[in-house]
Amino acid sequence: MTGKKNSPLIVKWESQVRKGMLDFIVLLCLEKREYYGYELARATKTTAELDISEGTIYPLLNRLKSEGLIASRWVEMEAGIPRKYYKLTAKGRGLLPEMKASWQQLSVSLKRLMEDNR
Amino acid sequence: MTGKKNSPLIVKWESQVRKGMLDFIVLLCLEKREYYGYELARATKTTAELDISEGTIYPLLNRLKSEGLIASRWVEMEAGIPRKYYKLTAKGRGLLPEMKASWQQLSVSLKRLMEDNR
DNA sequence: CAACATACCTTGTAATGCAGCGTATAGGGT
DNA sequence: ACCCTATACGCTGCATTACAAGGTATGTTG
Repeated sequence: MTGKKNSPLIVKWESQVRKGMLDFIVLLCLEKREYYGYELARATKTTAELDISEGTIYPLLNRLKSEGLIASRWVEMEAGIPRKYYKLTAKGRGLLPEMKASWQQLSVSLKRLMEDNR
Repeated sequence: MTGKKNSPLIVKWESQVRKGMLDFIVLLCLEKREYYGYELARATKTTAELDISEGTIYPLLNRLKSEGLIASRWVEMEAGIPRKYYKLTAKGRGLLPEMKASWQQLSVSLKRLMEDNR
């Protein structure tokens, strides 16, 4: 209930910006600790700005797994449905610094562009 | 000639991150002054980090135009091929603050995510 | 006229976010 | 017994987009 009414163009644009970004967000989350899919979707929904829906998160996790960046393991619960926990592989952990550097460079470039127009 | 050999995964990722971002970059450029297509492609190639190729820029400009964010006019040159100059419309100029705010929010969220894992 | 730079543009491919589904388990309400 | 909700997994199809590759036309230089 933000009450904020964003223009449809912005909504469409934000959706596009998220492409690729979500990889980064998920890997950053997993850098800290293990998560299971539904938990990730919920966590990013709470953080609001980085909202990742379920229809997005599961294909995404599968892709990251097939790329060898993350690994999964089933965990039986005493009550309820088993959870599939994901964690970073060595490869995934090695990729993160590159992504961080790339992001920082883009961030700086855009900041400069915005400030030039001040 | 960077001499830097980025992993293919990073290259693919960066290409995805650019999705939608390029709209923002072009609009930011046009906020300052008029550009023509080829000039934009060259300018961003010089700045290197924000490189937009010709195959990308022309469809992109057409899309922004059809969305009413930019307008174009032909300019005959005394010598050489006529140029199609683009500039922001009122609508485009009105959208930019929203995009800037959205970008800033994303930027802050990601920064926090990265620092949490420090 | 060949080669190159300028300047416009299109087509096809690959990749991805996400709405909208579907499945199954557990619990609460009526 | 029945429905509804929450949890937790997943998939399919659509729309969108970056970019390589190619095309067209004009002007300059050798």
